[in-house]
Amino acid sequence: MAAKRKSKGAYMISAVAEMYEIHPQTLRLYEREGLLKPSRTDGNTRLYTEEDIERLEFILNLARDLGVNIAGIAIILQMRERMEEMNRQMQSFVEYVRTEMLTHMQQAAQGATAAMVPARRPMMVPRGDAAPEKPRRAPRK
Amino acid sequence: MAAKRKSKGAYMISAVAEMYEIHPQTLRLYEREGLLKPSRTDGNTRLYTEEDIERLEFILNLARDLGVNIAGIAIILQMRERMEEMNRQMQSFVEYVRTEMLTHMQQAAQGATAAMVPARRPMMVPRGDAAPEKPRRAPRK
DNA sequence: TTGCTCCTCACGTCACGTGAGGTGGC
DNA sequence: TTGCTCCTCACGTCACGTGAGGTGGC
Repeated sequence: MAAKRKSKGAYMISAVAEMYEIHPQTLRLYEREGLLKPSRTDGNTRLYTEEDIERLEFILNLARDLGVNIAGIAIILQMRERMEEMNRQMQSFVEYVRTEMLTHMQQAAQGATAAMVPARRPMMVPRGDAAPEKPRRAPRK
Repeated sequence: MAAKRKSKGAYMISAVAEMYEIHPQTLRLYEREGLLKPSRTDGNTRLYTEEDIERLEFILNLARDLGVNIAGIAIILQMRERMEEMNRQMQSFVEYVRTEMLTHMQQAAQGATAAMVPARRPMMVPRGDAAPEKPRRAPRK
């Protein structure tokens, strides 16, 4: 009997195909088109991690339920990553401001006047003229 | 001779079709599928404004150059709007913080201790547990 | 050996774009 | 009338998904 699941959270192609009622060839197609990048065993067998599978669920939602083609899915995946990155920066900046204001309020309460040097620096302070990032990937032919 | 252009920045279908080397039927298709919403004259003739045309350029870039189908374009347009909205909020928040810090620095320099009431309130202060917005449009069938 | 894996090639179906055909208003 | 507009119907092409066929490793 061949193992369909290798170690914790790594699935072979037939296991994933069964779980999502998807043809193994379709999984290979998605990989060929750059939507998924499962790792491989030494014997060249694909291994899908939990992360790959979460990505696959997102892809299947777009492909099956919304009718998006592969070129569209590739772009939407890129945009999703950019939005997540924007959210992270937003959170980070808000958290930084919160900390700063608290510090200043405490200093003000103590009658201290200055110390304008930030306690922590934000990961990245957005600028007013910020241009959108360039996509990290070449457009599909 | 029929006018191909009505008033400033409003084009009839054949003018737009010519400008972008696109079949008029394709423009009507994009409208039927909800990608474009040109206004109409009293006689029911489509009128494309500059805004419609800018949107069309975006659509054509996706469709022709990147090979995205209509379902994908619809979603990407939604995501684009959400990202623009996020950017606007980000800008607004950053601007608010800048103003606040400047105010506090001036007050600190003058030896003033408190006045923690914001000079201006931000349009919207993001919260740590903010969930993504719901899409404004029902998914395409 | 069995049952999986890998790959390539090929076919059916459907969406998209385009064309034809007939109508109506400026 | 002319040249546009509107609409619907239909066809060709191509991408996507699936199947077959042959290979190789655990």
